[in-house]
Amino acid sequence: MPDTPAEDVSRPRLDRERILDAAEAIVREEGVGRLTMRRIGAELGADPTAVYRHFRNKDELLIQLADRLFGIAPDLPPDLSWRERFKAELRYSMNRYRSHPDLAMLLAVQPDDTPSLQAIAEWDLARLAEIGLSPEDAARVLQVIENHVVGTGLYYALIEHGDDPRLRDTDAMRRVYALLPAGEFPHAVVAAPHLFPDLDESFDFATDMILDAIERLAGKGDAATGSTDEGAGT
Amino acid sequence: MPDTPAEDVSRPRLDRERILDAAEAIVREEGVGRLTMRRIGAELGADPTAVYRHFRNKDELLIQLADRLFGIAPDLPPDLSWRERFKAELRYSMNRYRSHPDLAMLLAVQPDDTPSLQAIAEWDLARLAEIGLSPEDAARVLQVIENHVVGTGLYYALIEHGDDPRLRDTDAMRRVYALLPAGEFPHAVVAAPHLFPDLDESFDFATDMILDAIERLAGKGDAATGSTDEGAGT
DNA sequence: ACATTGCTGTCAACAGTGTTGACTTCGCCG
DNA sequence: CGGCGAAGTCAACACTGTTGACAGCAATGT
Repeated sequence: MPDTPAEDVSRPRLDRERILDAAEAIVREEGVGRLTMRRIGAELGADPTAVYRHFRNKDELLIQLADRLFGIAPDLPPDLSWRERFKAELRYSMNRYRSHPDLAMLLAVQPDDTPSLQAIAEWDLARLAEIGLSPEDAARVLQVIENHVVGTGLYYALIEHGDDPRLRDTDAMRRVYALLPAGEFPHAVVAAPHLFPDLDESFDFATDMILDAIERLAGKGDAATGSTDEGAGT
Repeated sequence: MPDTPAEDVSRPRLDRERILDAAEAIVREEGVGRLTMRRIGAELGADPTAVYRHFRNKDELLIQLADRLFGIAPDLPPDLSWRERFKAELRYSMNRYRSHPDLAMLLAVQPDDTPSLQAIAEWDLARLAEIGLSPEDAARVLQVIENHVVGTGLYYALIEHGDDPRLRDTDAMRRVYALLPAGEFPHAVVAAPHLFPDLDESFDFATDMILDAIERLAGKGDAATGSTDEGAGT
């Protein structure tokens, strides 16, 4: 054996990046619930505890992984209006939290904001300043937007990533409410057929409310008639 | 020993209710993270596995516990305006999710809505019908409200229940943003002193946006001037 | 009144998890 | 070539939820 064993070049050395690659692959294929240290070791063909030479503990690894997944920016068509651009960006952000709720929770708990989160804040603040909001108002609105995006994303993730398939059967859910005792739940029974609307539309609906308020804050009074594209979209 | 052993009356028998009492006590005093089957057993002075005679598994126990904690209704002063009442109710609901995030997540994942959740939906739908919203609109708005309340509650819980105390040091967080490279993060640096506003105010701010939109939907055009009690305190 | 039957509690154990310490091996640098 | 530190391996610990076999109590049927 002169140089390298050459039996398998796929195992050159362990590395933060290689470990994160493996972890990302596992998350993508099997979900965060399956991401254990032993599983990472198996994916790398190495001993599970070898990972501890590169990451202090699992949390540190997960935070790095989250920052990597949250750092990807969407490329939007350039000819969008201010409102459409903002809306698309918020929806994209929400979907990031939606598809990786466990990682999102870790990012939320982490005190030092990671670079990807700081970049998102800067982008949003720039858009808000663009239409004339003061730094004070922009900061207030930013927190509302963050609540909206992160909160809704987490909530949707819980609904959709639950083990029980009945969670996604909205017809069955509506039926449950339709069959409630009409004496005790009169309004729920009547509204039953319209409950559990499409989640994407619901998110956009709420986003429009926020954008309306922002435009009113910015002094553009012509938004008082309501959102312009109500009910459009996928 | 004629009747009962009388050596210790504190251990009459195990019971779903007694177990839930113990679990609730543990959650209140030590948090959900400390709620293990063995800990419950110790609290009851019984073998941990005895719990499995009354609950199929830990999830079932937690869901029952969640429904109990979420079933408590707030008693509000009766002389509140429609808007104030709704606002107070939403804030109370949000704080429930905020103080018991782990239980809230379990409720969200559970397909069959529990009685407490159904009661909340009925209450909200009644308030929306009260001001003239159609069942369709009420159902749409209800989903938005649910996103707002549950999402924000979960998000706030993550921020506040994190282990690291720096999470609650908003001054430090602001300082981090103030010290970012001004070339790359111009707006973030300028807005830094105003970032991370009070979370309760932020929630109310967003609630006002939604209530404005609701009143506009209900045809009461006089809400176009904005919310009436903006910035009112705790 | 007795016997049976089923529910309740106990014990030991299993399959997982993250993590640590000791040991070995590799690679680089003097 | 020697040595020294980083990297990988192995066994083990503490902890989790959960299960199956056993023992005792209570109520029930005859």
